[in-house]
Amino acid sequence: MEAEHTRSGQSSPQYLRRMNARKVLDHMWHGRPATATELMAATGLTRSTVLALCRNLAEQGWLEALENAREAGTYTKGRPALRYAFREGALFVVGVDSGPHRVTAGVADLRGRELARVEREFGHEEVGGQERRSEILAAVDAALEDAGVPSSRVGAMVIGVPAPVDAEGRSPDGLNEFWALMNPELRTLAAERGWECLVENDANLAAMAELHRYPAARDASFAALLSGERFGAGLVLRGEPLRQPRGGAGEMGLLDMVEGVGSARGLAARARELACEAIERGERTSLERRPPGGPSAKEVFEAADRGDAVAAGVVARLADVLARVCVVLAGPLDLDRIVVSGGIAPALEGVVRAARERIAEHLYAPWLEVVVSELGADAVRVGAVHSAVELVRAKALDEAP
Amino acid sequence: MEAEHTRSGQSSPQYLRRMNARKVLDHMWHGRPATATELMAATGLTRSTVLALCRNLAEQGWLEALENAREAGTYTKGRPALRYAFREGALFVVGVDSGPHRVTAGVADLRGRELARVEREFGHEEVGGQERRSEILAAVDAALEDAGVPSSRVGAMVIGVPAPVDAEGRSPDGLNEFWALMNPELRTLAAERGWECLVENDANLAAMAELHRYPAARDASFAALLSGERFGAGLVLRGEPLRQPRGGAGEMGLLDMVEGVGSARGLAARARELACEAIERGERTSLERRPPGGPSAKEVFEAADRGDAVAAGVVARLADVLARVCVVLAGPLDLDRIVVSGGIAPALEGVVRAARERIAEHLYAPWLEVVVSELGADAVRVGAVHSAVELVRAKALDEAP
DNA sequence: CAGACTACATTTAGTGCTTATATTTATTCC
DNA sequence: GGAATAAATATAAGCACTAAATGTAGTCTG
Repeated sequence: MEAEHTRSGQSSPQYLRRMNARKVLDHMWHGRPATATELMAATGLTRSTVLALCRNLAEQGWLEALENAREAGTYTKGRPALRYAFREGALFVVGVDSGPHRVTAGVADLRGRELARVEREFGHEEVGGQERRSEILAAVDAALEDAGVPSSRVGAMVIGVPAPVDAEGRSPDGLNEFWALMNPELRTLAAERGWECLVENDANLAAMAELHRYPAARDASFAALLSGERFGAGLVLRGEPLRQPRGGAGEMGLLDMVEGVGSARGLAARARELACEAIERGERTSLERRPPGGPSAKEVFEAADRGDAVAAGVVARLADVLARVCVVLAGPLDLDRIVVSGGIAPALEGVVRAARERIAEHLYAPWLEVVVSELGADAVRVGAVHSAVELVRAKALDEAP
Repeated sequence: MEAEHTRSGQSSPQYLRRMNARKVLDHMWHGRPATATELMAATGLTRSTVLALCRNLAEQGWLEALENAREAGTYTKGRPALRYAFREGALFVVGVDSGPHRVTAGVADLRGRELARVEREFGHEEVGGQERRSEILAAVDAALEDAGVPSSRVGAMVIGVPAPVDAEGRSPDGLNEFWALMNPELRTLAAERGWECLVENDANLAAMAELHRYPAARDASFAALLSGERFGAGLVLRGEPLRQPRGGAGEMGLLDMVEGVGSARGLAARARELACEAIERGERTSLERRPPGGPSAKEVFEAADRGDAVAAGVVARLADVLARVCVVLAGPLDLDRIVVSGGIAPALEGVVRAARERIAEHLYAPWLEVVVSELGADAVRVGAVHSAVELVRAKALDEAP
């Protein structure tokens, strides 16, 4: 008599069932409502199997059976097919962009469609950890209220911060206290609500957002480059976001050593700096130094568009910097694309256009696309939402909504 | 009556069988001969299942049943267990390092243990494509003869070349004719013999070799840095070799733009250069300019060890370069380790030691290990052998040996 | 040296998933 | 209202696994 093993690792027939259920659910998650016949084609399973899986998934609450059997179909004859649809409202997710000066929270359904969004500006410098935490919670609560989603139906929350984040959700302190300030143990924030919660680097989330934006280029390699105050990159290699245990992937400290770049300061910061310097040198320009600290980055770019020579010089200089940053990223990783993202991205069209031409001076990579993200300031939050959806999806079959 | 789908994608019960067979085979591939009881613990399957799988695998020729049932076991009582062992000699593989000046071919068993090795020096510059191909074949044939392995029992061949190699095994021409010269359609080389053949970048293969050398750090991230004539890196991220479709991963062209580095020239080339310059400046040194083109890199390093001041200066300069290269690689990828590899690696111990200390000036990464590969000039060939083993393993269950 | 004991192999039954085939059902077209 | 159609349901059979009983090759004990 052998008691022996009874656990049946992950190789039992039940494992097959789970795999097939995942296939069906994945197909429904992104697709339209589907009949068994369509799912048979998509999954390679038989009708009996598909129908059984759908019935199960519907019982668990992931799918719902539609009544209007034939309406959407292209056929008119024969018995009307059952149609199942993904229940995008089975659960909801929260995505948060927690920046240095403001926090934005979005509530979305399981397809990543945003139902509500709330932004809170801090209004003053030096925001402490406790204040940051409560501001985030306030924004999240307001967004949930707006969306009419009760706390109990939130499946996951993801928070983006401008700092490296390790596998446990912590940011390194010691070296750079700014980082610890940006991430005051945020991973514990959702514990009291009972939500799954993930803290993630903002550039990585921007990359997630771009990854979902171009589902066609499913296994391309690209970087989402946040370029406002400091350069930071989120890397996606062959369709897989690169997430290192220490969270240091995409850190651009090496720019200190790159000729013509010299530091990781971002394009917005440099635009202000260069404009100020030009003004101090007394060069003739329409830019004024009136606002405290000189003109804003956006004003510089607008002046360049109007034909201001000094501003145009600044843009040219920034294009050179951006080109070099792109070379540093795309060269050793053989990237397909660099998406310039972040709050000032919409103003960077001119800089990016000029940078494209300068890249060839340093790197042979005619395939490389350098583009401005269409997401602008939304990138991080949208990425957070999609990350949260992924989180729910990863454990979808373990627990019914 | 429904004919419907009959193909049964990859979700049938048979798929489970394959998965479990792979589990068993993978365990045996690296491990010692094992009894069913051991395999039960390793795979989580029941005795019946394990024994059935082993019988199958033995029939196919991958495993062999050992007679001496109890000898190796730690028990003395009870019925002696069946023991199965991996048949490392079921097939053999060929790994080739095809360098600019010489070609080395190795023949190994399925565990990657080398049975024979043949090296052929070209003896003259400007080796054409046809000559290179026939030299490779000659080396391979000689190595097979040495090992006593007939051509029919070769499962796969992998060739390493100092050039980027795309997914189809081609190297880019046009820009850099050196690359096309190094890889004259080598992927077609094994076709006539009926072997599986893969052409791969040499640094990537060096990385494969290191990956197999430290099986403990199974999902670490590191770079194998070839640093002789030109810098080139093979990247392994979270245990996965990074292989881009265009083959450009690890290309170090960006070094042109890095302060204090300036080009992708490697350490050996720089050592010779710097030594020559010092001699020309008339500095007092034990180095002589007699050999045509000045002292070799190795001579410079030996002189530094002897206390020659000029040579020591060269070493310090090289350490600075190496430190910067390490920072460029390790910074944005958050690497755990950089393995300095290639033919001159054994002579670089001093340079690496000095470089370690300089890295901290540019990058906070106390976890980063920079080490000299223990493989030296063997790295590429060893990596090629292991890649070939992987190739065989990937399709192990599709065809019996 | 017989018999108990042990640790394994083998056999047999049973479960869960799948496919394959036959049958029924809902609907449209004539 | 009856054929035609396309789908759902029902039933049978196959396969891979587990579970438990049974058989077996040794060692150990008296």
